[in-house]
Amino acid sequence: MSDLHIYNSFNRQKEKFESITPGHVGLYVCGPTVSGESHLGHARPYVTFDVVNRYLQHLGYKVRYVRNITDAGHFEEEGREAEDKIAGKALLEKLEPMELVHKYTELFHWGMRLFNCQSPSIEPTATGHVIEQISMIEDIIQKGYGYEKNGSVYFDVKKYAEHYPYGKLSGRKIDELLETTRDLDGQDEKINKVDFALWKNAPPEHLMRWKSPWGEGFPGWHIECSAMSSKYLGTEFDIHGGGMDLQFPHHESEIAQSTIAHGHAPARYWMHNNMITINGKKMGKSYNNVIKMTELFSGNHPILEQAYHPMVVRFYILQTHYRSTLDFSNEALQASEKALRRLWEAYELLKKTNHPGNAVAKDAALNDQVKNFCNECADFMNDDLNTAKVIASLFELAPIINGIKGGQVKADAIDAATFALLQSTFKTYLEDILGLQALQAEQNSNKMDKVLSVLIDIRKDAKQRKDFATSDQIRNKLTEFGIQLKDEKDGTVSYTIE
RNA sequence: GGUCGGGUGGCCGAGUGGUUAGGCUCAGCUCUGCAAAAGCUGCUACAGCGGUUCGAACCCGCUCUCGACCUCCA
Repeated sequence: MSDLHIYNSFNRQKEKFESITPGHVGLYVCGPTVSGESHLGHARPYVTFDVVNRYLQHLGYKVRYVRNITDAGHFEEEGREAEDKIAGKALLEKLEPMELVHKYTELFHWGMRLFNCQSPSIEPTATGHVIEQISMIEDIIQKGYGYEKNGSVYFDVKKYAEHYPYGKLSGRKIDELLETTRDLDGQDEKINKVDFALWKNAPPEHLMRWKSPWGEGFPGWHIECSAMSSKYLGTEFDIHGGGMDLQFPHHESEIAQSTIAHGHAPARYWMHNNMITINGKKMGKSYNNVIKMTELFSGNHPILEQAYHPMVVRFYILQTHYRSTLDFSNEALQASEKALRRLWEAYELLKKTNHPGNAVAKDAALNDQVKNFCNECADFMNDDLNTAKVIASLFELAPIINGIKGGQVKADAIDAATFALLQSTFKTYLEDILGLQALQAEQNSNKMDKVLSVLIDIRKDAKQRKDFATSDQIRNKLTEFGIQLKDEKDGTVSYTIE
């Protein structure tokens, strides 16, 4: 169906993508834990896999994109203690976990919309699938790989490793893991330190709790993804994605659970995006260096020099390959903003440009060049989604588009078919696949247009009288308000609004 | 400590054994009443040391250095 090759973390190499069911793709991406506000670091996987999703669709696949919401866990909010539950407070004073979950889910969706991420086909919640998780745990116990202790259930990793290649995805060796000396919660209940929880007994102060065959508790940290992905995509689906930091233990555990419950690993291709760093360090909760989406868009953060438009952030993310780290800096974001502006203006220009319709190009070399830059975009996407190179190609084309307008390039230098290809390439890649949008809303409201045309006319008169003081005053004042007038070569005046 | 991945021009960032990544910045030029925008040109790098090779930033080894994972984390 295509020549798409993706880097499969499981085998550590690029592989040709072939879907299990022809024409269809099952894509599962680990979603956010909605116990707090989403930050810039979260933007990366969701933008990355949004492009994966978009590109697969572009290739003609029908994609079922499942991205979960993790809303089960030990939730607290600053100033509101989890112990509320047993403190004898009135109901409305207590922390209601679903209140938090709802708030942060909404905020997450808000961010996704601004980033122009397509909504997944299904967005299942962990709390909505407790039954499925319990039944999967029962299955694992029955097959002899799960054991109960004090109302908690653990997965027997050592036993699993004796029969299956545990650690392959994350490059871990069971023997080394067994030697690790870390003191973790509930360690004494486990047979081996490497075992992970499938179900946890809920202490009295724990807010979220469900009845289970093992008493009141809550699901373990990895089982939700296994239960939900198999429910909606089948026990074996095409692509499983997420951040690199989830490779271990999360994805490794998913593989183990699913292998026991279903007899095979859940996904064929594992894709992992790299981290966003700030001053070279990963942006993450534990490092206390996150920039929340709300702060990013408003500029309200000590290290932010300005607010950044969501599209600028999206573009910034896509200028780097998804498997490379991406370092945050004001300078980098500002460079991206300028770059995106320029590229988008070329695109807008391209949409408005008319081609004389000649079937034969006057400049064969240029014509070939244009065709080449257009066509190689597909190759770059097929090569493990190299969005950075796609963008580079589009930038190669921008001067040609601008040149046609500026007169440096004759419109008939390229033929009609190539011009059409140029137009469709920009539309397809910029909008459909990279999912980019204009930085400003449709600026040309009718009234604004009329007001400006009055000013432009006055200025034109002044210029004709060589009254440059007046003409410059008009232009400079407007510039102050963020409206930039441009005297075009053909004598017309255009404007852009920041 | 173990495992893995990086170190590219002023900055951000692609990449391949041999020809220009791209963006931003900067300088010059063209256009312009002047600007802005645009176009053109220039700045031409691959941590260090060895090795393989006709040829390496790209392959191998060593050194230095940064980071990720090993614990909730996108």
